[in-house]
Amino acid sequence: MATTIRQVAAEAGVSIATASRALGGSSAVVEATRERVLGVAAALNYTPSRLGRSLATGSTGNVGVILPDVTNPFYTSFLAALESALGARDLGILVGDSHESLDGERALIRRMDTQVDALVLASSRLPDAEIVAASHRLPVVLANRRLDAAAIAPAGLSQIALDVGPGFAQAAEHLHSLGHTGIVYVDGPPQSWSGRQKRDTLTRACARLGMRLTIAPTVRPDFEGGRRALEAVDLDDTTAIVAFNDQVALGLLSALREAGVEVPTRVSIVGCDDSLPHGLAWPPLTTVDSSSRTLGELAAAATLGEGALRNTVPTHLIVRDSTGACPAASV
Amino acid sequence: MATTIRQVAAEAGVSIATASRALGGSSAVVEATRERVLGVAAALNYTPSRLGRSLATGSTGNVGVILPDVTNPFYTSFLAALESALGARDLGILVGDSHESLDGERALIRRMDTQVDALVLASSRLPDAEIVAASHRLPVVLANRRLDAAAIAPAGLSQIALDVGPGFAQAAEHLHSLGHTGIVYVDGPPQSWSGRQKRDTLTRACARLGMRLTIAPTVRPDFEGGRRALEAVDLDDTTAIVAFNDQVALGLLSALREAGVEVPTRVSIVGCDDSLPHGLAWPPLTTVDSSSRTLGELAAAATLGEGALRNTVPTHLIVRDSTGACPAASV
DNA sequence: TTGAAAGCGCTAACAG
DNA sequence: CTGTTAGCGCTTTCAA
Repeated sequence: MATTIRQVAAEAGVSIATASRALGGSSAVVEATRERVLGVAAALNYTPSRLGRSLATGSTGNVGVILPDVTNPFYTSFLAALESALGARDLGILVGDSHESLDGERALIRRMDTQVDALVLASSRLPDAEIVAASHRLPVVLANRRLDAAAIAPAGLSQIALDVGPGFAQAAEHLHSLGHTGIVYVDGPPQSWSGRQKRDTLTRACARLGMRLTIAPTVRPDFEGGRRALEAVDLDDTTAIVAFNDQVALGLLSALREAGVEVPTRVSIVGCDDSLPHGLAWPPLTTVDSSSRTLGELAAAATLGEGALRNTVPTHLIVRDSTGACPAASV
Repeated sequence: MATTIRQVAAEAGVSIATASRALGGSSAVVEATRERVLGVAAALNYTPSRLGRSLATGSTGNVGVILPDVTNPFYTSFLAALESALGARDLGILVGDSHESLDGERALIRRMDTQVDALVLASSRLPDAEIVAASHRLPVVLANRRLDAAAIAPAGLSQIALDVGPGFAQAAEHLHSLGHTGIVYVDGPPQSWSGRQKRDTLTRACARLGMRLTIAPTVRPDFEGGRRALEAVDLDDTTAIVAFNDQVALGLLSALREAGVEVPTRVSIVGCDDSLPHGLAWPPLTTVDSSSRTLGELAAAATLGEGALRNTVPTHLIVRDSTGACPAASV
């Protein structure tokens, strides 16, 4: 058994309360006593039990973070940013992987909500009502998702989202200016909030520019999903592809290479996230920068009650080498 | 405030003890009572407080996992495997990122050790003595690291490691058979246990095969580190490079491409981990497969007290297209 | 089969 | 400045 505050108090010849105060750095303890207690604590190698403290104070020092996929670099750097910011405040992170599943997410929330001070939900699949319900029990930070505008956001709910509008509009304009007349958008999961934002933005932009837009589905928004997605694309009729995220774009890139289709000569590709180290992909990927690190930092701020309850990370297009002139146009 | 068992008991007209038994599924409760309690609990939307339970039972239902870098795919898939296995048992994961730092690791352990049932340390930088000390306080699973053979392993300590021997020996043999007469090994962090294993294996293999071995350092074992590492490599005198891991290999690949050095025509590259989706790198990377997923699964088993206390994941070379005949040999 | 009561380790009024 | 006393929410003897 580990040392308890009781033993420290006994050994130091003070009451438990005084020991607690000395350890907690309360000013209401005379110097000599404090030193004695601290000395004994050190000698006994005492570490306060977070459990006991949590129960007594009603705050655990942990926050729960639920992600759709711990393996996806987008969430991974989101998590890294979050954990840096929270860790600096000595807050711990209870992490859960919902495996892109609604029920998984529910189970994780149930498991976490009595042992954390706040909940961070990344790209949540939960219906608005359930999110609101959760936010009545404890502070909830919604990352990469937003409630329907109509819903009244409860006080305990923060919403940090990416504004994919500018980035995806720029992507369409960029391709348009290169002479492309149509875009294939390889989508994310159907229930994905951010997927809908991207789809809608492209739809509007294409309408404005007079471009054709085709939507192709993915099973999962990852590398393998991207490879598979190409099967549903009519390559004879496609010169430009925009992907839900960089992972999917890489998968497309890989499948295209195997099919002997040159990028960007034959087909242009645009990714999203800029989650990859620069230079990892070949050719370097034109992508919509939507920093998940920034998302993580803002989510951390919201968790700490320091940032705005509602915040937006802007995006923009980064042009690299995976996009080029439309081959048809150059004929 | 959330509903407590007290309210459930009151509402159901039973004592707290009975309510607890009914909810806990004890057989010593008559059917009618159980149903009433369960009904009330559901109606009141009761969720037992994990904190209260933990304090009473002495077990938290959480395990702490400390990684050097949540962003590194090697640890990311390790974590994913671990969380799947533990999550299936309704165990939560408290995750910490030590940022490859010894002090960071110490701080995380201190923060976690009073609120978890077990600690999983991945690629720990801690001295043997501290690991042993920790394992006296709670079960510790050492992943991708092993104590010095001389040390007596305490009962509460499991050690799951990769046996990089076969894989790295095969890598050297493979390069030798392709006509290469020397290898540059781009190393991981100096304190890394697994780095030493790799270095030692290569040293022995090269001695046996009569090959030259040069060791080049990295600052951090990631993509950027790999790019930087190339600066220290004398390209005029190098035909084969073995990297500490796939991230570093990708960085090297990227820097080589920028330098206009063709792979594998001019230089062959071998990675380690096979942590990347197949086809992500171009050319596809010859790599030492050392599945971090398997590592995670074994670590989970050890955590659950089901696997062996000491276990080994074998490795082997996967030959793809980033290695080829030595250019000098073909002259 | 059920209830009363004693903690788990800690903090926080409230007295002194 | 320090000690006494209640709890935080739950499980678990021990009696009834």
